[in-house]
Amino acid sequence: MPRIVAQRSDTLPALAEVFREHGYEGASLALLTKATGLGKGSLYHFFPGGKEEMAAAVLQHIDAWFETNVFSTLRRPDDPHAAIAQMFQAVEKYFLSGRRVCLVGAVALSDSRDRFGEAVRSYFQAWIDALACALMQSGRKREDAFLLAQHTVAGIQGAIVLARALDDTTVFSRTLGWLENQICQPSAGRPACETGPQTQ
Amino acid sequence: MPRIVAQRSDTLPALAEVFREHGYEGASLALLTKATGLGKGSLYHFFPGGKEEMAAAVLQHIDAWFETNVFSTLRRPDDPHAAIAQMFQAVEKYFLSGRRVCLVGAVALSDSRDRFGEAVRSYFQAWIDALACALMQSGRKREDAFLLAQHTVAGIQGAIVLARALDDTTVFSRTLGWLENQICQPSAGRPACETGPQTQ
DNA sequence: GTCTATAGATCGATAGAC
DNA sequence: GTCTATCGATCTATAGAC
Repeated sequence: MPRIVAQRSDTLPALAEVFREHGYEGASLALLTKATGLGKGSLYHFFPGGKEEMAAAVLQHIDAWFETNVFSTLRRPDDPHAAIAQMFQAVEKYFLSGRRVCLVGAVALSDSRDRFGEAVRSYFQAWIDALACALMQSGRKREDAFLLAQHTVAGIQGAIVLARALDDTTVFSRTLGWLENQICQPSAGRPACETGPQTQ
Repeated sequence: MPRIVAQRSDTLPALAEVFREHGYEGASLALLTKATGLGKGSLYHFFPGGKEEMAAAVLQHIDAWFETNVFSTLRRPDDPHAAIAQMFQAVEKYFLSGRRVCLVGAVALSDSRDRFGEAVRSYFQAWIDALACALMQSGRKREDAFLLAQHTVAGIQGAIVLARALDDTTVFSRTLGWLENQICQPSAGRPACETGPQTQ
């Protein structure tokens, strides 16, 4: 295995894969050194804060990827319908049809959530805001847009859980198709599901 | 703290809380003994298989709770609409409006999924099957019922992720309300979202 | 910068007294 | 059946050679 590690950012994809596969707690330094091909000393040179700094850098790296490849497109006014379709395509690819975990979502479920609380919160908030922006551009009312965006992002996260639980990638694709179909339904006919809540 | 631990099953609620809060890897024996009020020796007396047997017992305990309190009601032909409403109420309560994690879902996202693969799979499959059963009783076609059930269970899991990520319990209640509203919409008007998929 | 060696703490699991 | 004491393994992190 070639070692083309000249700077800190070169290690991030490998580190990210380890955190995704084993979670924050399960990602031992043994696994992290193996994945990067670097010794502990080298890793600590790049990340003086140790594992926590590695995970924080990985989360930021992921956030930046989504900002560039998904969120910014959603916020662009051009063609909201196309932007949403592109989001679903990007998500399908990125999460490998549900085989690949969403690290941010996994952290949210774990007890390391508090450690990375702000990074986790802002990632999902940015996603919801960007999607709501596209939905408003496509003619939805502000409140409806935010509710639908929240529901859609939740649905994507749930699709990953379910696809992994059932070990069935078609569950992921099917749920994404469902969500996209819901979003693209013109709000004509039904008022986008009334207002919604009051569960209790 | 009183120690009313006469049998193995008495420890399960405390063990479950630790696994939920810290995940499988993060649940150390120190935490497990502290939560149960038992020494390591006592815990190993009840669970000779160690931590893995504890987690397996907890997963089965959770599955049994849902079978009794949710799934069986959904499968009963009485009043499907009421059974579904009862499911959403039970879920809202059980997951403490999203503050409490779904251990089975968290395991599905972690690398311990393979260790408990069958327990995880059967839990979600039973949930989907039971919900689909109620939906068919309420007049949905078989295929539509299963798709809607799958989508709803995924939505609930995603709602937990999002509620914890945003640290906002209203997100959970709102998404559950949305899902319930969708389910209760008579399939009249729109054909329950066509067929769905073909994302790619 | 990158490595090896190792410290110091904690891990899961076991043994044996009572 | 429950406890304390302790095992060997593994963990994160650091030190020092090169």
